[in-house]
Amino acid sequence: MSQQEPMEQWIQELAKLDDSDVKMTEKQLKIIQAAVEIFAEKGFAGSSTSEIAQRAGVAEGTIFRHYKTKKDLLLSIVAPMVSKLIGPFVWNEFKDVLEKDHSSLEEFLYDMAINRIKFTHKHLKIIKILLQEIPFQPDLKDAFKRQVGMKIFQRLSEIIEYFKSKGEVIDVPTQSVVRFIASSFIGLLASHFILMPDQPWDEEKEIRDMIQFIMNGLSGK
Amino acid sequence: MSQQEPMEQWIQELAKLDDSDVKMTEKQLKIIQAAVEIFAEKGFAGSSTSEIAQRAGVAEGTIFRHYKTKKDLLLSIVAPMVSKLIGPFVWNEFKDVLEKDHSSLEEFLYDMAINRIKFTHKHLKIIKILLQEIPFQPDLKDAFKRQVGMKIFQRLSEIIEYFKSKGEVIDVPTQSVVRFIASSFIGLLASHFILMPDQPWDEEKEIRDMIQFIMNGLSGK
Amino acid sequence: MSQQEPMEQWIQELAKLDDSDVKMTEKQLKIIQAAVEIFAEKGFAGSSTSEIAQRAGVAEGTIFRHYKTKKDLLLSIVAPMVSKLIGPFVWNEFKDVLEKDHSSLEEFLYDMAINRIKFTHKHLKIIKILLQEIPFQPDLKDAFKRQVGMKIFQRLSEIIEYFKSKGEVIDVPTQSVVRFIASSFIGLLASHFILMPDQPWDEEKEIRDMIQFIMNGLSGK
Amino acid sequence: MSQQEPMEQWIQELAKLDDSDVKMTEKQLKIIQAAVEIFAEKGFAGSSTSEIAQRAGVAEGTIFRHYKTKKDLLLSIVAPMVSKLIGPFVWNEFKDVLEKDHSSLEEFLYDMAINRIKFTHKHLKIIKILLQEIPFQPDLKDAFKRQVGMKIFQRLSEIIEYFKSKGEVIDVPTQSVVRFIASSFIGLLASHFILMPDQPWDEEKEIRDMIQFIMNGLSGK
DNA sequence: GATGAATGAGGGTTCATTCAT
DNA sequence: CATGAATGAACCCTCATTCAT
Repeated sequence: MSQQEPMEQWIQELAKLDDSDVKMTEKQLKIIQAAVEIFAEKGFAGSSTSEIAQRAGVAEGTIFRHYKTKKDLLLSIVAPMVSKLIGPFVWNEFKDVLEKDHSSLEEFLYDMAINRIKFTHKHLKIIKILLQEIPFQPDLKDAFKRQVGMKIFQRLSEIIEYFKSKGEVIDVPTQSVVRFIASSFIGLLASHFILMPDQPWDEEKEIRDMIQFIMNGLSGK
Repeated sequence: MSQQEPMEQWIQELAKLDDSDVKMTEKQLKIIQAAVEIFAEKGFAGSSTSEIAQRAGVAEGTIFRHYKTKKDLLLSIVAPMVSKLIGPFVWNEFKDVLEKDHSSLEEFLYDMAINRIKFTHKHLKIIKILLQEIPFQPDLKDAFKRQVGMKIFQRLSEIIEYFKSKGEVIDVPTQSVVRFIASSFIGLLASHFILMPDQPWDEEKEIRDMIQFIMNGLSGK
Repeated sequence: MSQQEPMEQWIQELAKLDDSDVKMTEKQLKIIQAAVEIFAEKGFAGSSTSEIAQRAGVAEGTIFRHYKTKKDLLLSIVAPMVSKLIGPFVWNEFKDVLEKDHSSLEEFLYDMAINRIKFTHKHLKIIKILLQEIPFQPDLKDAFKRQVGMKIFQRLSEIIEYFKSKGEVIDVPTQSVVRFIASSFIGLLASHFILMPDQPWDEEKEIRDMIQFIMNGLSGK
Repeated sequence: MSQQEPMEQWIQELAKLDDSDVKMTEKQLKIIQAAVEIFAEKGFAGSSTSEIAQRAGVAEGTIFRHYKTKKDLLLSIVAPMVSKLIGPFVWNEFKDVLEKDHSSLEEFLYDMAINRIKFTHKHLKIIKILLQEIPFQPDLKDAFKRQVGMKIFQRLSEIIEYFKSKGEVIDVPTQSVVRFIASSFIGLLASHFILMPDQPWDEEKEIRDMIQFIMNGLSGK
């Protein structure tokens, strides 16, 4: 519930990411809102276009005027999110970091955590939908692997290897290190947004603890 | 596909876990096999009983003679798995470990990893189905939280706190420590079984690396 | 409920009315009992053979060993009742009555009422089933018309005309007079057995009142 | 068959009796027509929606766009009839009659007969359906008892008691008198519309004879 | 004779999609 | 552009009936 208010913002952003730079009509916006909620509640296959139309307050036919099929509607919601998941990893050149001292890795991880938490908070429902549907939509899976998996992996790899070359990261395959970091991040997000969404938490401290754990884990001292 | 061969084994085990110790008929076994495959492929809501019947080589009505509803079929597959997920956490009394030296934690984590990897390998499809359906089946979610979440959390908590009291684990909330460990494990499993199922890996080494990462991360030196 | 006890009696009578003079097995008897109850509760089309089997405590297949089809089962219950409905109309020679004095008509009506009330009480459920199914089973309808409608009509007609010839019944078409009488009888039965089955009633008095009404109505004084 | 022509009239009336005063679409009308015919032919449980759709010349899905369930379709046909069955009993104040002379009872019965015969003629099929389904649909049974049974009974009771107080009706329980009258009426209707629908009859004379029978029967002279 | 697993046609109902208005 | 009635394939499920045991 509390995550809903900022929805209109990014929906409008969605419109801009689409191939069309036409702005969404009000009805279209309501359709997307309704679809997001219902897909998140019941899953794609478990949702009916008629229920979406009803919650959106439009006629059943209206949905199909804007989206050729039900799957089109799903993709229009979920596809723009794929590319945005990489978020801070493609931030303005990270080269600087590589030049800086050891504390910068912590800083980078911290910024990344803050950023991805905000992002998750804002787009929680869509992320849920995306994760639910990836196993069943090969095109989504491919797009995800290519645009998210590979990109993040490469970016992190560069960084890790830089620090490994400086002897500050233990001699463990880079791929594993990436996994350690990613797992920790995802674990944090999943824990607070999905497993225990109602339990309050000290974001700042949790991030710091996690980063300490990661840094210790990697330093190998 | 490659995970199919051992299926008959555990299906027969399923039968024994049921309240009835009656053995399954051959058709029933085929229905379960087909259902597991199709649910894993398309998700529960995306699967049709007629397709299951077809792949099982039985009449559609036959399914409903054994399982009152489609959801019943799902639960008969997925419910027995819930309790088995806790696996080694309820192993024969862990008290011993608590008495032993530091290396025992590593040992425990190692055994746990080996065991859960084997378990995941054996039951991969059903675990996928379970994870996919938990968000949409409140009863599953509850059973999962109660039987898996709580149990594992409590078990790990005891162990963590023991080592914390010995000063061998950094002063971070136990809940977070549990999460670090769980995330690392799940990350390993997801990585090799789901994200890159076809890529060969050195199980032994990966586990050792992960445990080293965790131990370093927690020791805080 | 209270009408159930005498059921076994007439079921055994059913057996004797059948073309086969073989006696029913115990299972067959239970099947009939269960079928009567369920047909009466839910109607023929609304009943399932599996429910009948269950209530009878036999296997589904057992029903079809004794009755080729579900409709056969219905007819085996309902057909023998058809002929018995004419009851006292084929009593041992009524000729006597025709010779006797006017009071005999009353006497005849009284005996008839008593008899049909007992009969209805005993066979209520089956009569309900019969009436429910007559509109949908042409063979039943024909049998009913031929064996019940015509016979009763002819019998009553003779009697009526005898009394008309004596000037004791108003000059109204015999067919109408028959209808007056039949309607009154059926109204009494329906009222007490179907519309208000739980309300106690003074059978004796109700019959007397009804007969008085009929006699007055027909005498035309 | 021969009663079909006036159907469209009252179907349109049905629409007006509904909570919505929206007019029916042409397809909806055809669905109702087909349903009435098939329900009357085979009974509710014995009819299939696919056959109804076929006879109505619409797709099966179309039925469910207008009526949520098959039972809904039944009720939409049969429910409006329930209240209309009481017909002339709620005619504009009957008090006048009570003031008038003895002949008024005859007049009332005559008007009632004429009116109910027309009504039955017009709605025969639906009345059949209603009577067939009342035993199996508790809600229908309740509505019928409350809206029809009680109302008619009370109305007739008042009238009967008035004439009893004037000494013009024999001293028999009012309830019985009501039953005599109702039985005679229903007998007449059943006889001509159901038992012998093809036999021509002199409506006027039959009614007069019946009323004479009733009046004689009640006067007790 | 009795069983009950198996059948497959058919049941009522839902649903994504179309199209005349 | 929006509507919502109409579609018909597909859905889950029930059922009368069969037949190997």
